[in-house]
Amino acid sequence: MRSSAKPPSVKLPAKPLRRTARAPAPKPYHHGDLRRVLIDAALQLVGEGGPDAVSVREAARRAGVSPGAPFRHFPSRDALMNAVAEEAQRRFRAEIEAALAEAPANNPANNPPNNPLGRFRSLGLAYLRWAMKNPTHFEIISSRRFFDHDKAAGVSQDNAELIDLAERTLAEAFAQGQLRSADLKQVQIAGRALVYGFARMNIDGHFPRWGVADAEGTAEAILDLFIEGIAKVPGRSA
Amino acid sequence: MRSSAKPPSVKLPAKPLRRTARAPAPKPYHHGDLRRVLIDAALQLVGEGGPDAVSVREAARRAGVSPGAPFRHFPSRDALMNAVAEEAQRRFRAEIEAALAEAPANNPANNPPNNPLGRFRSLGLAYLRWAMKNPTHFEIISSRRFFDHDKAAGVSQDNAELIDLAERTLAEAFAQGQLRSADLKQVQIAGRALVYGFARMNIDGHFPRWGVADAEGTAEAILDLFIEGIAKVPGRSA
DNA sequence: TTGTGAATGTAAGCATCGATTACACGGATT
DNA sequence: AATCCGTGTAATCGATGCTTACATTCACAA
Repeated sequence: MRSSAKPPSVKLPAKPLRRTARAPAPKPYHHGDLRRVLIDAALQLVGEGGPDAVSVREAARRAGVSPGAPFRHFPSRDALMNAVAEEAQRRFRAEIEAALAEAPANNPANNPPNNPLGRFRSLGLAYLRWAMKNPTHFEIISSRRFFDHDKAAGVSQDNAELIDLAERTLAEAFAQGQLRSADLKQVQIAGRALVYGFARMNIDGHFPRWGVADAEGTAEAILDLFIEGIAKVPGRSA
Repeated sequence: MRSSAKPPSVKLPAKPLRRTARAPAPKPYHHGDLRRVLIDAALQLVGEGGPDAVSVREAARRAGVSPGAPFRHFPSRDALMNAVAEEAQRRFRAEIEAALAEAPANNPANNPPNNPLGRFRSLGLAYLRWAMKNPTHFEIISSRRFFDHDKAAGVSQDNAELIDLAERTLAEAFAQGQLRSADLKQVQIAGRALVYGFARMNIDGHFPRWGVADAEGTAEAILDLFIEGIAKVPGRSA
């Protein structure tokens, strides 16, 4: 797995090759956008074998570049993983907000359409759906070990935005008298813990043989259980 | 950091050294109980720098043994980590059950002493306390990646016992009319997700600067929130 | 008691990895 | 056009997981 298709005599002191007819791109010395390509390669590696399967050398290999090149862009493997995690978190937030925007009104259980508690449910469901559809991406952004813990208190901006959104939605729900408890902070933490825990249990392998159907169905069920638990007038169902 | 205090000429064809007066144990060729010592060393390494900080060579070093020796007992690093995870899980279950046995009656919120729902709460609290007190141990047993996923469906026996305990307790609570929902499976999964999620969020660094007091207090608070949510007659508090 | 085989350790070596250093290239600024 | 500096290459280092060949010693049987 060492040298596959790279004849070691490509370096010519003069520059005689002029991109003659069929020469398939003379491989420019500078890559163009290596940093981006490295992050993408690393993300792909994460998707194939988890975060531990990411090696700087393999990323360089896939980018068609020498093993030392990545260190021009990332001072260490950890720095690369940091960038990878931030990119994944960016995509996560973008997709969550997109999912919320496109389906704001389909909250099957709660009473008026588009009410705060229903949106809270939708937020949790979008979170869970994304996490279960992108388990490896979710793994690197959930385990905070890949984030720089000196910068931004160890919590990325995109993550803080999502938490804010959840907090605001809960505040609205409380203002409309939908919540039983007045301690919004605790409700928010409990909700996060529930959703986060379910997602991680899936990823960590606590439900060995589940189809996506089981997972999605149970996700909705426990979400409803929780929402009913924090809502006022919790009876009505059964 | 290579050769520290081991003169390379210790092997004598004959055996002239007879354990004369001050020879501090002639370092027997066979270790005695290397397997156990390796697991302990690995556990210690996990406690120092997390699971990734465990290396077979370092464990061998701490056991005072050559770098290849561990492979007589574990065919691979993964096998060592597997044994480590099972040992940690064993201790986890033992301590949970001990904690439950010693304090069965102090359930502050629920009505009759030693009722099922109260015991369910105690179980969750013991779980959370242990996880927050032994974060690295909890990490290797929660992330199922260190368990052999061919054997026992990827779930260790000790873990299954704990789940059973939770399930039985919930069934008792339902039989006594303490639960609002009849779907015990979902209640159980939701409870597990909540507790698991909170523990992991702590470990994964989602609550950057918390004292143990904050963590324990919030743990109890969200536990109570959940219990009230699944209990019948949920009002009464505020 | 003695011999022998299996268990368990050592020594040496391979490939891979992260990381560093010296050097080569070439685009951008002047 | 000359130069500078960002970016890539080549070579190398130490550490790691793992394998192979050899050494030692324990346990059991004759």
